[in-house]
Amino acid sequence: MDDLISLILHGCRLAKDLESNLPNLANQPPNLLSRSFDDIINIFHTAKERLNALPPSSSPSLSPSFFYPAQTSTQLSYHPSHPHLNLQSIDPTLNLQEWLRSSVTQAMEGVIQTQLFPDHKTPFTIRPHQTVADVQAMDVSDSVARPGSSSSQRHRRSDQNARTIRVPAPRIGNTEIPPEDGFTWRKYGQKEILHSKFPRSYYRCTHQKLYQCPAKKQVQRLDDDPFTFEVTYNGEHTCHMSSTAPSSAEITQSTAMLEPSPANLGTWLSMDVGAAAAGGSGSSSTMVGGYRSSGTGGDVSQKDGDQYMVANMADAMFNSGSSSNSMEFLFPSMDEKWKPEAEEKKD
DNA sequence: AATATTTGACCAAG
DNA sequence: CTTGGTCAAATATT
Repeated sequence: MDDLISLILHGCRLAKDLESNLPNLANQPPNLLSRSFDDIINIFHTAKERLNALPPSSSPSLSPSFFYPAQTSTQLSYHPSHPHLNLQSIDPTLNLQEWLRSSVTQAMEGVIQTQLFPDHKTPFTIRPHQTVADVQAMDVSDSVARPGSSSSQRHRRSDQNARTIRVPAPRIGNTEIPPEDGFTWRKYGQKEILHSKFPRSYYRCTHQKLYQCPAKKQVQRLDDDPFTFEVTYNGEHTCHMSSTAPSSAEITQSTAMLEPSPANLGTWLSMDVGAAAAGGSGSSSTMVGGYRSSGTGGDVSQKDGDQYMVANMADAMFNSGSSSNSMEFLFPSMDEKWKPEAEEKKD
């Protein structure tokens, strides 16, 4: 089982290598590039087959415990060196979907954001940095409801409905930019937190007004690992359900050709891959999944979801990503501006 | 002009 | 009282 993980991670690493070698590869014959793709695809393909080969009974165990064997981080040292897949920075209580979402998202973001659009701003109509994670089907619903809490409850501490994930920040580019997760957020506050070196930022959904979307999140860098953000989500997005759906829907569409996968991924992930575990926050429904970009099969049963997920992730990642035309605009501008970002500290 | 962020004040919970 | 979450005015960005 361990080698399966290793395999997957190895694939990821190759992808990462590819990412960093992109500039060089640009000057190389295209077949070199495609060879690289082959390698990666191969690995994921193998992983897929292994997954499929697993006895059905072991499928359920594919959940968190599968990826987080124990609290002992020793077992997690597959490829600790991988910048984007820093396992050690992963909260062991996270479930598979969240891990995948953050890792894959970040990986993709790394590629796209830093290689394609170093400036966080794109001359194209697509906006990858917004779509990569595109779907954030995480449940995070207020099962407890906050009905007409109109009055007294302006803020409550420690929300039990909150879900916290950790997502690695790209080392290149602006590390200050909080991880993009497909939704549009508006910052409404920032606060120094007592024992943290870094301030905590508070965001609410941009469409709060229009759609009464209650979703919120707070982002904070970890003390010991500034390259990791801790993101706590609160409240469920309702803004996607409107017929005039704002944000990520259309973005997803326009980006479909670039990476149909993360969108699909999200769809599957939303199906509660590891429902039972991770504190099983009950109502996971958010169904942002309506925004499947292209019809990669459409529905997958929950159980199979586990298995297809990886495979499809790989599939979509490299099938679409490697498609000829996308390489076109890969290299035009490629300055990597570092911004080490001085840390501030409070006494 | 509209929209987003910054930042100190405000307020509830502990 | 302290702390953290939010508000809202001022400011910045688009």
